[in-house]
Amino acid sequence: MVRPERRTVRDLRRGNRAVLLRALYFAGPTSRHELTALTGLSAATVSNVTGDLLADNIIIEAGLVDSDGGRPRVLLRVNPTYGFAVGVDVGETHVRVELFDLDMNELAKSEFALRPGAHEVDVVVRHILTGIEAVVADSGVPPSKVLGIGVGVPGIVERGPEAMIHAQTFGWDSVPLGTLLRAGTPFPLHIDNGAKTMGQAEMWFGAGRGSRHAVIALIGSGVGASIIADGVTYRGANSSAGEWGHTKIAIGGRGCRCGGRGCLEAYIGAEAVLERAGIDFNTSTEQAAFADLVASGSPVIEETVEYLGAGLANLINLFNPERIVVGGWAGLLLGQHLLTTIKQKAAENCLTQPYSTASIVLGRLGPDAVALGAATLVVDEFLLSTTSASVSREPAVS
Amino acid sequence: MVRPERRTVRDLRRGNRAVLLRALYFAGPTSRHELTALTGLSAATVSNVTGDLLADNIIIEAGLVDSDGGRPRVLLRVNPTYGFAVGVDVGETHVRVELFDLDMNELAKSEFALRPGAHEVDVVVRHILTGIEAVVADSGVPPSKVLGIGVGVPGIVERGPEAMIHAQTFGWDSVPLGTLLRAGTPFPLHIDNGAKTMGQAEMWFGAGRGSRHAVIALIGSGVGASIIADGVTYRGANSSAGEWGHTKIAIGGRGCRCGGRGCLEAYIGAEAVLERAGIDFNTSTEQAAFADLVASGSPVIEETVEYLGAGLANLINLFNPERIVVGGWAGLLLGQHLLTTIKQKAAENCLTQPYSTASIVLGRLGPDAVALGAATLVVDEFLLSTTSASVSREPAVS
DNA sequence: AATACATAGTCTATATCTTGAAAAAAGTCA
DNA sequence: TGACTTTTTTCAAGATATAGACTATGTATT
Repeated sequence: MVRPERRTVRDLRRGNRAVLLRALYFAGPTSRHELTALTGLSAATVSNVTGDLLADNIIIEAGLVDSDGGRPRVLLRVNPTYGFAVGVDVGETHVRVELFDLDMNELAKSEFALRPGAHEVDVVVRHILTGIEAVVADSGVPPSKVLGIGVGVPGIVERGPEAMIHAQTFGWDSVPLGTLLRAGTPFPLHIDNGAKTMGQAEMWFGAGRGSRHAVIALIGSGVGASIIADGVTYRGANSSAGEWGHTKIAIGGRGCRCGGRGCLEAYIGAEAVLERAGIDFNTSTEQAAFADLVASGSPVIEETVEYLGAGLANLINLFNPERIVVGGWAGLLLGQHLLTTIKQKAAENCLTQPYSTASIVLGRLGPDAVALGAATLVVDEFLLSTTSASVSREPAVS
Repeated sequence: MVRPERRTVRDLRRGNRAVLLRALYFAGPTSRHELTALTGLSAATVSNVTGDLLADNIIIEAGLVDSDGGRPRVLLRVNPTYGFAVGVDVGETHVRVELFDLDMNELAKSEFALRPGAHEVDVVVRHILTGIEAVVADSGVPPSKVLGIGVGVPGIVERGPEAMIHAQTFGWDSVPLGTLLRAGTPFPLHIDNGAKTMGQAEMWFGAGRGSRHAVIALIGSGVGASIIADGVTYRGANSSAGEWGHTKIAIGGRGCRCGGRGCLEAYIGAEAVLERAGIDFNTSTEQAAFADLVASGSPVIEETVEYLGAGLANLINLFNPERIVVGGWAGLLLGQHLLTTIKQKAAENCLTQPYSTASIVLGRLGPDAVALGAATLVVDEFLLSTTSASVSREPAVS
């Protein structure tokens, strides 16, 4: 009930430092003057804090800009090579590892194919660990500058050092991925559900930018969602919030991969849609088969859009977002052909007021969004707490 | 993206003051010593801040307690008569106005019946305003000590001074209740959806106590929900979040009062259940008829429980709460007879992991919960910002 | 009764912090 | 060169939390 946040005068500086750094990160090259407006801090404080950050080499100067007949403004920006973040995407068909600088430029990449249906824990762990070593070596980044590793995985990820994972459709039941990975890598770890990391990527760099309340719907073979409440990924009590795919849209309806009946995923997940249409496929032909089906205008697709619209309407009614981002490869295929119809079906199934204030848009990031989003977990942590670095500052020489 | 919270040293004090006051409010009579543990503040700061609060008469001493052979502890508590809050419940059949002290003792009450289906705006507004005057007069509380008025109403309440209300089932479409009430009363106003105010009452004083992530389901003639995320009522972008009753549980299913089809409310709302069972009733006999039906073990009730279980499962999958509180008169009737079955149906329709960490319990507050919760809106605001009162403090005499 | 001990609460000195105002820096313009 | 403009830094003032010393107020023991 009580939430003690900032207590001492020093926490004040820590907080203001974080606020300023975050503003600088998202606003790009910016002058101290503009930062006063962006952060609400006084010019004096901005000067103090930026001074600290410059001394720590966390931010750097980035050129000058003329002012109308006065002293030119010095632009500041986050030092993109102050540190680096690794993002890992554990998917149904692959393990993908990428290394980014703080500007989220991809500096190295390593990918491993998974045999369909074969997601043995030790294989995946080995791929992740060798991938990390590979991208660090390939990029030439000194290990001391790697801020951490972000990992996006299917299923429910419990918070805590163990990072216990429950992923029925993936064949993982109570896998302590955090413990397993920590044994093989010295870097700080951040593990989260893949739909949530993709959601954060869309919020930071994609279709979600600028909104504080959003839902990112991830529709692929399976179905997930990431809920952004007041700018922050909503996790719930045990970090399993957002399991949209297994909400019931029909009592006693179609069977689902999760073992239940009537799940939304059983109607709009690509795998289920292809099954409903009676189309044979395997993992490698799934996307092409689905694309053909969508283009064909089959009645199965009509029905799928009806269910998708209702599913989105439920999200709008429950979460009242400003924006819904439809993502995932299947979601993008459906959206590219049928966004108008999807919106119409959503409107039919939604209360007027919340529907009218929500916009439904398509995701803008490609297939690397999960890994990118995983890396943003590391950056997010970095932006929050860069204070440890400045602990051993020496008194200024006068 | 940037959330500047505390900036200056003064904000620090304001924040710590609020933290301490809130701790004191919810922990009840407590010594300064215990408050250091509860708030994380140092003994010196607790002493300072409590000194301020005592001087402002916001808190008072409440007796002594022996310590094991040392100086006895002085117990402190919030001064229950420092201020008073009015709660208003606008329901389908009545307008209820109650006045509470800060301990939430009811000091006065005023109630007006509404003719079934007759919710003319001006009538309701007049009832509210005369009710406020009546409870203030009856209680003998000086108007200067009334901290504000909380109002719980059906439908969607937009934030902002107008407090525009959209309540299709109530016959209100874009009613600026805030503007209308402000013209007739000088007190600060807080207007919110009734399901949300009831939810806050259950969180503060009822079955929700102690949980940070919870959903309070309100099942009466209609169906609503209040979502508590991280201890705070989740409102979404435009404060309409939590419209659980109109989420779709069946594509193209039964017609609903909202004009849509397949809404959950059309299956578990008391009005809809009675209709499905083919029972004639009017507003005054509804509750009795529903109670009889529940007791009869009719197949309609079996079906209702099935839908209710699925609806709760959807909430658990999406929000991952620690606790679900089933409230509202119809919800309580169903729960009292059939809680085990409801839980079982929820389990069948929910992912294992989130279900296993969520407990489903019955609401513990009576019919006054909406008004009580509305009054807590006022108290909540009071606990956050009592600083204005202490602006004109004089320097202490030495 | 005097003394020792224990616990609660307050006071003081100190190190920080943010800020407004003044000063300095770094340009343009005439 | 000097007036002017705009950005950034410096400085003094005011406010805060904290550690640790100190005071207050009991019980237990001698």
